[in-house]
Amino acid sequence: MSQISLTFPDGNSRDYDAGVTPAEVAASIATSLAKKAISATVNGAHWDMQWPINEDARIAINTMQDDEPALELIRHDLAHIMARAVQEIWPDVKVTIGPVRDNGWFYDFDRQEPFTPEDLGQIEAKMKEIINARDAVKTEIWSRADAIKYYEDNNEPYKIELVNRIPEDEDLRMYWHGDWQDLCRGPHLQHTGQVPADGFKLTHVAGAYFLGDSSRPMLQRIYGVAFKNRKDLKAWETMMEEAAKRDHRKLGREMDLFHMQEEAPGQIFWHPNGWKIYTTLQDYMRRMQEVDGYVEVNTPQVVDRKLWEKSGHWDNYQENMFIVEVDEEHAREKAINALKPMNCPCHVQVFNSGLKSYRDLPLRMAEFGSCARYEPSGALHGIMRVRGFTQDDAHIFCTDDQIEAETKKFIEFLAKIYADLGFHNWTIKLSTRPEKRIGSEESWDRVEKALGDACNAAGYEYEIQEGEGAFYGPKLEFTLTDAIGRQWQCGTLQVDPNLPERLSATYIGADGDKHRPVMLHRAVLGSFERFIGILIEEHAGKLPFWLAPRQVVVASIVSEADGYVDEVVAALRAVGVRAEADKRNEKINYKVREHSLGKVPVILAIGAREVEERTVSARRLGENRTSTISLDDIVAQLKDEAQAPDLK
RNA sequence: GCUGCAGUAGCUCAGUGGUAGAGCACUCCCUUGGUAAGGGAGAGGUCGGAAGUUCAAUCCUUCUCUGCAGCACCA
Repeated sequence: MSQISLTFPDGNSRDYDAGVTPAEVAASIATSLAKKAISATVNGAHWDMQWPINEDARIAINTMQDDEPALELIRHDLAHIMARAVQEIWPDVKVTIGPVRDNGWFYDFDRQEPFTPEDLGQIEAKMKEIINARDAVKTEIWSRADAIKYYEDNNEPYKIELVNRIPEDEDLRMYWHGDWQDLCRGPHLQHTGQVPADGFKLTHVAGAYFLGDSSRPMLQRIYGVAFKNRKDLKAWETMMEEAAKRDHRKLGREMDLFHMQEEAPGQIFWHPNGWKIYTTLQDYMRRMQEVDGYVEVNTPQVVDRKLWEKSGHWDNYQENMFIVEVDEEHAREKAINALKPMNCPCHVQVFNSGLKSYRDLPLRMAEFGSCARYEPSGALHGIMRVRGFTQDDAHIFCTDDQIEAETKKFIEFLAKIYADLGFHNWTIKLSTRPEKRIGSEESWDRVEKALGDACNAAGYEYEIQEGEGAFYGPKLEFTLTDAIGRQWQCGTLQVDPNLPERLSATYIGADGDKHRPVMLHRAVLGSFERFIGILIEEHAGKLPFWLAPRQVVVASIVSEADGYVDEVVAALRAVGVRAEADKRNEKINYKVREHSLGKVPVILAIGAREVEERTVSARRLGENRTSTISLDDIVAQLKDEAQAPDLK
């Protein structure tokens, strides 16, 4: 038998017979290591303790101390253990797939009865039994025919389908956890007892389609989370509670920002507080765009289907459009209109109105465009995914040669805005040509390069998303990460030569002939509604002073102070600070509590002493201390703080 | 849109086949209190909507609307 040489992390090498397994290697080092080993890393690949090694390699034996392999194995083995538990309790349930995901795993089952929360408890108990049984994990490579025969005998139709989907040149690997069998790539732990029995939890059940195919019947997916120990599980639970506290739907109610009701699903009733955030943000964006050379337009909401037919939306986007039938007074047939789902076709109409010269380009046309899209009911989510929203939309009409410079300019514009709004952690993705596309290869080459070069010129790295571009052109996506690590795609820039073509947009070139402009669709915030939702969650409701809908509450401690309270409020309002008086017959404790819960950034308490000295006792949200400041000073200070970042 | 779960006072929730209850919020009264809930009283709901079963429905059945979680969707 031939020999191979294995090199350990400390640099030492040893020779073994070819086909040696990591289990044997570990045993050759120390019995204790063989016992606590969970897997190996062989030439960078995650390797099962039972898989043979046939050539010289670098090898490291992993234990529970190695976080990455440990968590992957724990979660992956739990997926199998859960499926085994389910089939032990309900033998008729069919198994499908169960991958590791996020902080845990899921497994999809085909079962007539829905799983109930009580079922989850029962499954969890059974899983703990399996873990305590410390059943060995075994693996073998099987032939296709044997595997299919096996699954036919065991009546597991989904597994047969999965076997048939595995490429011919790939090994079919079968795993056993005790007597329970599953088709699986591996690797796995050495035995079920290596899973920490107190570090996991089944979280919820939800429907999911087999292999994501919505034309097929829905399966039941059970989700679980798992960690190395009880402490980490608790930490995860605490984090989830924190995230729930930031939920913009909850904070929106508590801060009286907006509400939604069933007569207008997916649309927002903005209350005064919420609308103040909205208009403050919009005013800021309007100033920024003017400085950056945009012109602002406004276009119709309800537009005849003829335009949507020309733009292509009628054929490609109709199911997402609100269609409106209108009885024309003097016409027998009904006119059919649609609420605009996008602003671009209307902007081309503005562009087309009057001859444009090459001297007009690039023409940056912005609109805070109210759009309506009939989003599927299941997609709606608070103010983040709605049916009526307003984009900070703009279309840059330009020549091919201007694409790169305009893109660079836009990235710098967007970076400034994200920084002003407190987001410093964001990335760019470049989506390239998809399989179904129009336009020549040369033009795709050119435009993809222009976008990439623009990113570099602006000083930003980007990640490529192969084949994710629109059918007419590539795009950049700007994704920001919030305070608790969630990612949001907000900004976008898409190159579109198609719509100008369809809607016959032209300009007169230097040569006196007509030419076709290119359109860059671009947005920074995406939609005001969604972005405000992100802002609320990012700040847990404690918005920066300039964006806070209620900035200052001036609260009396005794009623003798009421007159001076009004004076303080008036002085603040006179310099543009949003201030209100609280002269209610309540104790200062009560008022402080209420306004703190209402996320008011500054509370100014006024008692007899402050009246006497013409001062205020200031308290900042989140701080327990107070400070006494003269009226003039606090007015000057808050006036400055209330300025939007671009005006400071 | 699909699967599952849910809908009772402004909010958070309890509850029963015989036309409903708590805490907070609200209104009024007492209290003028120094930085996260002072005390008392009162008002407030055709129990998401429609139909059905029943002597009787908030409760059981069906349909429907809306929300929540996930899937699918996201030019």
